[in-house]
Amino acid sequence: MAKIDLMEIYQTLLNHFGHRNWWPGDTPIEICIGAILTQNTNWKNVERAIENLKQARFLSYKGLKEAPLDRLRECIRPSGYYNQKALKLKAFIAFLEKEYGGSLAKMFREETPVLREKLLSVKGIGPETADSILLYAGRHPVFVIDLYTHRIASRHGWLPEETRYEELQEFFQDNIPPDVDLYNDFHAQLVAAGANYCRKTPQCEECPLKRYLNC
DNA sequence: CACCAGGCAAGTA
DNA sequence: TACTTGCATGGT
Repeated sequence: MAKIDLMEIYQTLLNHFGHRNWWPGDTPIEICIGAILTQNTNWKNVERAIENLKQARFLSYKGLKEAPLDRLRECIRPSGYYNQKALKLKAFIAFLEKEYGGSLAKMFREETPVLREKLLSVKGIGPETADSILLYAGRHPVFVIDLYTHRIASRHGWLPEETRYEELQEFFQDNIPPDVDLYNDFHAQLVAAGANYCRKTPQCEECPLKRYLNC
């Protein structure tokens, strides 16, 4: 197979879907919160939860830090897994307080690999959530991998199905320029393609990437 | 009614 | 290391 041209893939997706304007969210802390709430959850439900948090004035470091756990649970109920996610949000806030005095700006001044490892040590933050926080809230150049990215890459034969997160990430980072805005929109494009065409029961006939199959 | 959604952690072998 | 399971709401 010819070496896959990821920039051509990106252009094709961009032409089809248009700029995705990710991440929806007004502030870095809101993006961090959204990254945790959207785990295995439809974004539509996360929006309801975030709106509840906004109404309750919990959508900030201080607000979330002082939010009673039971009220926090109620706010985020629509996003599912609310008991676990309430604890995850508290764990992130505790981490932010302990390591950076509650300053996200200070947190994001860390070297990318160092911060990534520290985020991964927080209960409730795995690779995708850590990278979403790094890229979308902190503008660090890390490519976010998710279920759809993995599915699209393996079904197109770019990488074997059993390829793990970090290797998938290296594949993208090694084959496109390290540009934060490109990483941002490319991931969003892959999610759009995945959500619309590349599900468990794929709709390849409609997919804009159809012509790249078996490349 | 079943299936899915912008994952992660903990338990088992 | 490689599976498996619990977590939970809301849309299709």
